Amino acid sequence: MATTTPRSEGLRVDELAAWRGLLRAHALLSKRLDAALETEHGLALTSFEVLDLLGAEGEHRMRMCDVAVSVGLSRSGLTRLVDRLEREGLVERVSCPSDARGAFAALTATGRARLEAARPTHVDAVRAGLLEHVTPDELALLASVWERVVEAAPCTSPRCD
Amino acid sequence: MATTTPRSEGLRVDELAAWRGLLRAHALLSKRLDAALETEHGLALTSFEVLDLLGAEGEHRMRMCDVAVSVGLSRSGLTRLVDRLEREGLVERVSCPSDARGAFAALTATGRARLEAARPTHVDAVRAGLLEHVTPDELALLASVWERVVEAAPCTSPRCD
DNA sequence: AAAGATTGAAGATTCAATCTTA
DNA sequence: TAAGATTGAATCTTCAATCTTT
Repeated sequence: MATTTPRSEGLRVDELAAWRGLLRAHALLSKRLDAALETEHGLALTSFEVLDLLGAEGEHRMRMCDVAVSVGLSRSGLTRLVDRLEREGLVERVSCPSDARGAFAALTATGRARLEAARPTHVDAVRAGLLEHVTPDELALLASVWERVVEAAPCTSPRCD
Repeated sequence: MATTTPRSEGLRVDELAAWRGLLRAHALLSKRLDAALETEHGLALTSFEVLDLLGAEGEHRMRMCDVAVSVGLSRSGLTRLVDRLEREGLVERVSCPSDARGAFAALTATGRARLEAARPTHVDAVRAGLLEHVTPDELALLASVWERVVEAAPCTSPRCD
């Protein structure tokens, strides 16, 4: 019997291309961006993301727990990352007035300067790696797909198990 | 002056949504798939990918160097991963007749069985996490985008520096 | 008892250096 | 000299256990 929809390992080849492509493209782009930020500004991609996140907040600070979820690290993973960033003087811990268990990660002036210095590298790499290769329609579609995928996901953060 | 194209950190919000969505969706999907393979079959996602890659080869074996590139690991990273897989009896190293420097990673019978047992978990997770959320058109478009993105990338493998 | 955060121990990955063969 | 593969040291991340506060 003829196979009308060619399959490989239970997924059709076009399904496989969409999935494997996602893995490969992500690996490629994040490694390139990480390397560029590291060599040009001494920042790992995850570090940049934390600084960027804090920089976007009104008070330039955010609860540790929320940062962890936003950047996709475990609580302990974020503790260690903030340790490193604090050692470099880019971030500092501030105790939380309303809940003594909690702590804020707050961007320092040095951290803000480093963030701003690194932004162009970040923007250029994202443009060169992804944005330049997609049409406006495709761009909108990508965003829409991600929204559905992330929305549909059961929350995996430490908060909601 | 009015901002017609709202921006955040130099990228427009729609550009940012496409990029950040890629990061988030990848993190989400790969973590879920990894966890499912790990709990149900004792396989990390990377291990599954190596087994799957070998299983697709004619002789069920492939040069270490090529495996490393295909799964996006460094040479040393793959050396260690194959160490672990070999310890579990899923893969074995076979010396290369035509080039004594080289080695093959070869799927064992046990490895093949484990791979086949794990396939449904893999397929289900990819379907539930990604494929079910996209239309056929979008699926094709995703594959096309990945192709362009990966094609445009300067080769980052250990082979071509 | 539950939540936010940290710590110790262990795993996975990489870089630089090394070994063997081409 | 260069390429394939491995090793040692270091880094990043997580899990489980712990401490403090709610």
